[in-house]
Amino acid sequence: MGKSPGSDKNGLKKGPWTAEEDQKLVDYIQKHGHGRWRTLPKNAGLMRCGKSCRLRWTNYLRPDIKRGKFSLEEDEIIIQLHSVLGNKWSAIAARLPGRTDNEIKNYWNTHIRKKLLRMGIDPVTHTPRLDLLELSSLLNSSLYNSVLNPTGLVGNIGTMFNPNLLSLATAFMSSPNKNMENSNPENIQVQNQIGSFQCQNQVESYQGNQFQNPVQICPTSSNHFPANSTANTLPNLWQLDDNVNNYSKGFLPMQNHGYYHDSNQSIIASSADQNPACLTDNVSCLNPLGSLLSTPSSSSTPLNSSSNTYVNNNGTASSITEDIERDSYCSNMLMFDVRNGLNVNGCM
DNA sequence: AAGGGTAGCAACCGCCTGTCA
DNA sequence: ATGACAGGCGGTTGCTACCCT
Repeated sequence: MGKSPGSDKNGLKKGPWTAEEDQKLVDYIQKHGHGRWRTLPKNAGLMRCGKSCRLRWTNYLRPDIKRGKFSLEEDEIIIQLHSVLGNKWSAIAARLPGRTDNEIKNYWNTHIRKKLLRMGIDPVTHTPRLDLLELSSLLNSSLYNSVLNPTGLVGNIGTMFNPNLLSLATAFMSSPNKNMENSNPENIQVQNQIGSFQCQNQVESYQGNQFQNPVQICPTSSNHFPANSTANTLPNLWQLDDNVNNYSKGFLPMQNHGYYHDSNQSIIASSADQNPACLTDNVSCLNPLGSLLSTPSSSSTPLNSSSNTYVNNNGTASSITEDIERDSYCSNMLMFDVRNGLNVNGCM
């Protein structure tokens, strides 16, 4: 597996490791410890470069490596941490005992990323994809307005797709520097403009309309939200209404703040945002139930998936219900409802 | 049964950062 | 201040196994 076997110009072997090489490396490290990777292979009698040895050790031979399927709980933690840390695989791995950065990276790229995409979630920003949001808005708005005003469909499309908003949003989403920091005044300006346009847009669309737009995005969040950011940015954007202290059905992922609505009608902040120290100090601070993937079923069903796992004829562990469960995690994600009385920069 | 397509993942590559002389 | 070195990181590659037609 992996790279093709062979050797480089220095005569060092490349490609898959043999059991004999593994044994040599393990024996050496058990005797002498690791470190000094450049000289290690020579001392251990290996025709490998130090880098290759280090990788083999850290990703495969280390005794504390945990192999096998990722649990649902691990799934949740990975998604949650990724929403805060981005592609910092080593940082994520540091909070998943027994898992390596390489393993998590592979798992993300081959499983989670695809799953999120299937569900209409942008795996980079952890928000609903903009195009889907627009489509959803259009469909809902058109549906409502066609009931109230059967002839008003065309006009409504015109207001739904405010060209200024779309061009700004497009520029924002396609910016090579999407990982903008909130501290950048230029970015704040663009973000505020988007928010402003969006709010204006919705006021235009729904003035006098009893129906709420079921979709609302919060454009002020940045991709790589600083780890030391705290919840104090939240209330400015998504304030709890003093009189209506609950949310309508569904939840809305709010990128990188780690805040999500759950189905229990409360707003949930990730531990990382509640207490940034948690992120670096204690993985147990992460409350899986308070994550992106929280659903009624996940609340009532233990996340430990062992009960769902069976061994098939080939002796490999697999689980139908687990897969269904994993897929259903985000099945409500496209049911974005805005809570009654939600105050978004005072424009609702 | 055979062949093409693809998912999964171990291993490599190149760049970056920290340390030390 | 600077250059060399060691180690770490994220992204990419390419082989194998499995699936589908």
